[in-house]
Amino acid sequence: MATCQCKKDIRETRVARPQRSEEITKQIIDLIVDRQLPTGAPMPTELSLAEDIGVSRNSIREAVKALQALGIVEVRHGYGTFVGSAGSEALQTWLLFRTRSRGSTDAGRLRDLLEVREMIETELTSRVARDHRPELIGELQACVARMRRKGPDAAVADREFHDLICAEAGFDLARELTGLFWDVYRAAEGEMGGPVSSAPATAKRHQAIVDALVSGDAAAAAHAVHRHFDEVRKRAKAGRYGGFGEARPAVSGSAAS
Amino acid sequence: MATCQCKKDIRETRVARPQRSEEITKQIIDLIVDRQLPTGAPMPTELSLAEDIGVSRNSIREAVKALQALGIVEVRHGYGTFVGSAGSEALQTWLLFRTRSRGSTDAGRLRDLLEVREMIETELTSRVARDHRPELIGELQACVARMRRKGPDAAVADREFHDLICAEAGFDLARELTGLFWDVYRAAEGEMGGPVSSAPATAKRHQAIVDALVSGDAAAAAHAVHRHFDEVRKRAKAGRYGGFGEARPAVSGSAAS
DNA sequence: AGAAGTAGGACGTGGGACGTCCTATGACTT
DNA sequence: AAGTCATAGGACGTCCCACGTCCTACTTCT
Repeated sequence: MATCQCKKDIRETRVARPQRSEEITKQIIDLIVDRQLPTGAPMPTELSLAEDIGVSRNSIREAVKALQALGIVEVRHGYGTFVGSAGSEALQTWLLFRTRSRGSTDAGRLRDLLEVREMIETELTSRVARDHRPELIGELQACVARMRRKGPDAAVADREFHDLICAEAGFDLARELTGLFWDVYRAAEGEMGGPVSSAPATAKRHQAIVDALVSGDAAAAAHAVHRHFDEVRKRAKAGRYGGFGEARPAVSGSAAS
Repeated sequence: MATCQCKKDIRETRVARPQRSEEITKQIIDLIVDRQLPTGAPMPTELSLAEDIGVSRNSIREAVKALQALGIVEVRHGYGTFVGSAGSEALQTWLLFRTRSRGSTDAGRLRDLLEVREMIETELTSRVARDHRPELIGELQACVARMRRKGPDAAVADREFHDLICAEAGFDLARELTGLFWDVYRAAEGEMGGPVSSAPATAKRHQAIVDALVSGDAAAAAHAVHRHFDEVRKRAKAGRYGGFGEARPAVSGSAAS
């Protein structure tokens, strides 16, 4: 029916105390860590866990559900529960919700997402500019070429482009996070009805990044990335969802002398 | 008893198919989004949800548990379920697990954490250097002064220092992420038995950042942050847990010409 | 030996019961 | 009349048990 018939309000009093369920969750994690179970290793049965920990299967299941939501365990119906990889996919739900629930106004919901991506990718690209495999350039060029052709593949190429650079730097966490941000941005943008990108402009910005990488100039690379994000911001601003918040003017010439 | 008595292996075949439970989770999220329930708003009763969605309370509870793990809802025993803030605290479990389970070897488990923090804070500090409240400097100086005195408060001051800068930039997500990384790094470091920081050196590095902010030089600020992280890395390397992976030499002079 | 059938294990879902915790209401006291 | 205390009801927490579904591994048949 209605949300709630009682007089409850948004009062934030009395934070939730540590629950029994949380304790179970912790015990399960400790079990994984103590036994050094690698990703993919089979976990004890729900019934075993229930007996070992001394709670009902129901409680175990709820704890497992929480762990599953974080990607810490992976459950396969009829087969068993396994140690998960805790990959960034688990955070998609979290970040997507956060993105579309925060900021009651339409303005600037995606800004934060884009900013963090820009910060990470700027630094990452600078580092890659200093040191990378020679083959990387060719791979990036191929992506840019695909971007020039309109269609759904252009977006895929865009993602691959950024992922290639992030992967090159060798920091898994950074790579996964930028991928996550890309996916969530795309999802939120689509939901709010953002504008389609113009293929030529997008390809041009990416080409500039490749050129900077070829030259090996870290500052130029950072500059190119900033300009790429300026482009994205401009696109977003023109979208149906009212533009960004303009908390601070976007800086494009940061690392360029 | 043992982890599992059957012959299961690490086989990664057959990814888990979409579950009914996941569907329920999605419906609950949609309910929040559709009704535009703000953070802190009361959710329908578990029983109501069960009737509305047409499943048992058990299933609802499991879905809620998953949402709770992500901070999307907050449950208060005996009172009700409320819309959560999806704050970064929810990710602590995830990131901590990820940090201590990845990389079977001792070397370089914390590296990724530190690198991402460095990337975000470098960019953030650069921006703050260009534009910030005058009062910020005094607040930062106070933190540095507290850092000079040994004791548990030094660590608190350290965290506050970084949080002040991140908050100044105005990007909530970036701020929360760096805070999260700081907390997880600290927790993981403590667990592995890292070395204690030397108060004078730490304060000195932070002072350098403040000086750069005062001068308003973005490049100098970035440089100071890089040097600060070089210091942290050096400290970590000397710790009991075997040092980092050295995937790529740390770059300290990136934005400095 | 290879393929189909089968038994058992493990997770998924449902329903009910009872305990615990919290709040709001009303009675009582001052 | 105002404040305090007791109480009733609502809502979440935990548990038990049953049955369905899914998957694997073993057995059996060809």
